[in-house]
Amino acid sequence: MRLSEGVEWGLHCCVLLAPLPDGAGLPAKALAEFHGVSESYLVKHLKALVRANVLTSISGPKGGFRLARPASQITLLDVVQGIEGGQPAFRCTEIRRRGPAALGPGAYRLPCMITASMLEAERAWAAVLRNKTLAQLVEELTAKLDPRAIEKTLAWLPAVVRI
Amino acid sequence: MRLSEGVEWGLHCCVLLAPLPDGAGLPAKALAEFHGVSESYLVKHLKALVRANVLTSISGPKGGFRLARPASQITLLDVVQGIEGGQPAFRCTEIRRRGPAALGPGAYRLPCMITASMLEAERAWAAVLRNKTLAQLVEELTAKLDPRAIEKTLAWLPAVVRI
DNA sequence: GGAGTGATACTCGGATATCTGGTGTCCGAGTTTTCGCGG
DNA sequence: CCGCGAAAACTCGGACACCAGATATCCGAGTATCACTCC
Repeated sequence: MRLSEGVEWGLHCCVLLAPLPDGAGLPAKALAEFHGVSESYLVKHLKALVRANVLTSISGPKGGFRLARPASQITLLDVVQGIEGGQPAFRCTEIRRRGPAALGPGAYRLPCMITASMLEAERAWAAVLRNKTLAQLVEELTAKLDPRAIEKTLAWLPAVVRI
Repeated sequence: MRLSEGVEWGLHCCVLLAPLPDGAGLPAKALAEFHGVSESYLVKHLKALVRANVLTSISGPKGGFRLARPASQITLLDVVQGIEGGQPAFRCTEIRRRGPAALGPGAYRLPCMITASMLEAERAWAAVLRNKTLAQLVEELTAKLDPRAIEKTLAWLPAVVRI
């Protein structure tokens, strides 16, 4: 099991966008530069977040990406699922229906118990992420972050921030 | 994010092995036939479970795989991690250390808060799986399973069970 | 008839191909800005 | 000096290569069984 690297990128970008003034955003080029990652590939993930209604994109000069909603209304689950897609990690292929002990197709109205257990675990995973908003995460982060990092970020922002 | 198909196979195999009498096992060929999957590939996953100390393997005729411990002492997490490996799904690449706001290497003694949140979710996921043993799962399963399926399985077992 | 021994058949084990999905990149569509020109 | 217009530059958006890891398979190592032979 492995989460896409894009999840990390997307989360960091959202954390950077969250504290900006209302309506402000950043172009992909700036987001990529700030995190030291490929711009082309980052756009791919940001685009996914736009489709998931987590970000909003604006074209043209002075364009960029910004949060689609207030940071207090975006959960980590929204971001993770926006990039990874909502599909569950465990996917039942119904192997119980094959082999010598298999019954007719009508016999399997109850879901596979193994799948039920695995999905229960995933629900617990999702619950933790759904319980934490971007606003909370940013608050925790700024409290523990090195002041010099905040200072450097604030010094860098004005040249690239949009609107 | 996606779990390997082998996790499903491994869990089903363990569920089939758990109710067998003490010390009894099944050869990979039988396990593969019962679930209608490739034997060669199934062995690869069973081998991983042997390395993880979930199963024990015996070579030669009358050989096969059996649980390494009582079913009440094997958790679903043991099986899942035995096949997937214990690595976390979210892997922090420390992109916070790159880019214009980066500080010196010594400034990052505290773990990345984003990673902390993601790992907290994974711990919740693991806790659910750790909290359910094979014995519990088998009990739930037999209670809800179609009696005809159990009957068919019991009719098929004697010809392939070992020791 | 019984014990020993060799061959055999069956099992697991690791090394080896194939293929899907994540990773990475490029070029095109759209929009705002900006510069130049004319009034 | 002001307004209009066209070109340009910058942005996002989707289509196209590349690579790691999962998927799938084969052949070799090891062992209990079995049959045969000899005592």
